[in-house]
Amino acid sequence: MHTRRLVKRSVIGSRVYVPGLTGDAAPLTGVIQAVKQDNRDVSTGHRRNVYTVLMQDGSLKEYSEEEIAQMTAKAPLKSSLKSTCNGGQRDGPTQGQNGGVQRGEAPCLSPESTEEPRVLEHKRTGRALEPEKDHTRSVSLLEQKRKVVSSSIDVPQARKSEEEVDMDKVTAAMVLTSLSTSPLVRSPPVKVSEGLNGSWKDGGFTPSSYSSSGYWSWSAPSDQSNPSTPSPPLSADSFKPFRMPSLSGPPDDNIDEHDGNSLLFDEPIPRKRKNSMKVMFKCLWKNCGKVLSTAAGIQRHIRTVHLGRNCDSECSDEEEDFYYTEIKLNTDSVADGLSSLSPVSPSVLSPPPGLDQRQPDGTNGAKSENSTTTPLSRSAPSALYLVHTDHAYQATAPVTIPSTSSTGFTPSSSSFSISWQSPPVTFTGTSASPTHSRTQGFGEQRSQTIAVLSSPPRAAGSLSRKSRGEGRKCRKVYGMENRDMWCTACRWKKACQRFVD
DNA sequence: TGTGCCGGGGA
DNA sequence: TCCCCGGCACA
Repeated sequence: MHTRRLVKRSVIGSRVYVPGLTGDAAPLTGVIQAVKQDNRDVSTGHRRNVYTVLMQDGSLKEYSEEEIAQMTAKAPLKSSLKSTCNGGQRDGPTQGQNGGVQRGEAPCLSPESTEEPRVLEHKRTGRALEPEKDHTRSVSLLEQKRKVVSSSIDVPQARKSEEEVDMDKVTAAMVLTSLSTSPLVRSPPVKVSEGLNGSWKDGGFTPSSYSSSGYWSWSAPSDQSNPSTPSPPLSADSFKPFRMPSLSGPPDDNIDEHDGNSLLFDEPIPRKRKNSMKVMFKCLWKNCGKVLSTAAGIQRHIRTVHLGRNCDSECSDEEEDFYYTEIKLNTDSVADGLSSLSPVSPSVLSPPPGLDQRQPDGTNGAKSENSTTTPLSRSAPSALYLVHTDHAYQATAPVTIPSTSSTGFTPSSSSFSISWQSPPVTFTGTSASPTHSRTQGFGEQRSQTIAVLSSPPRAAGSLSRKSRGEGRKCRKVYGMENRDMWCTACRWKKACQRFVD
């Protein structure tokens, strides 16, 4: 965890001394606007940092690290150039093993270790977590981009507080833990040593370049695993050709994305009855109905196809959870291609967006890609399910779920109904949707089941059980000794008919 | 641990 | 179809 927090402070915004126009004349001062790394210095084989300095006259000039260092050393006054090397108050200790390389290359140009408040302020505002390896991009570009992001996306400023930082750390730890065990993180045939020694960005885990406050986020596609993340032993069939992130293509072609992942789960496999059911995830978007085998897949599908986002899981704001539902398919009727089921990811059951569901700063990671898109304003899918109840004494009634969403879920119609009927196929579903109010008053209160949108009354599995009603049951009323007075259902250990709640 | 009841199976 | 029961979730 800590090893990933390769916080590297940027010198962006730092004042430096640069050579004057007349060679070694009086040095000029400027503010570093960007840092680039120049690999062209083949003589030494060492990467040089090239700094784009905003001069006092407003012009931009590029200076090499050496030039700045020289002028800084010659400067009569204390240099203001504060390097990024280990000077952090907060993140310094977090630089872990991987930090060695980064620190070695850090533009540590100033011998001073004290910092002027002004410079500190520069650092706070202008810090860009630019991984050392990613030297082709201009930091200023990132800065610019980040500003665009923060201006268009409502990023809570309160996150800057220390409590928030701690919470983010905890959340990040949870996410990392989750990812390390989730099917999203699959170890591709990548040498572990590369992941450990090299930049773990290469392995798919990158700190968000836009994260300016020391938070890390996943910038890699979820199906690209993180080699540095301890992964459980993979079964042989879990290996698959390492797929590069498809940034442009439709990402919803990953129906087999997590095949075989059930072996990797630490979590218990969802309860199954004898008839093996497959957990699938159905897109609820209007006229879509795409079914994928994994939550991640369907999330990505929704995110990219319907929400128009190009970024991957790191910019997920859980909103996709609204737009798909978990379904369970009878394996007998499922195509053979879906050879294994994917356990229900905990993320599926996550709260909706806006309900204090926060990710470790991953949300503001790459939102800039489509910042103009406002998914909440889009038409959300509506769903109509045919649900089967296989006991005749179980209530069957149409249920109307009013559209009282406060979370932005706005079905195209003001309300829609769900009819409980008997479908010819086994098709049950549970929903990951947040609770929505519903019209009460039909026979059995299956509040837990129907409280979620688009949920059939009896989803196979744990979510299907109705809450224990306080209402009396035959057993309680009559007792075991008067079992003959029970209703038939109670006698048969079925849902009580007599004392329906 | 008791209760409700789903799912399955035998008659 | 009736009846019973294993087993699970939940309080």
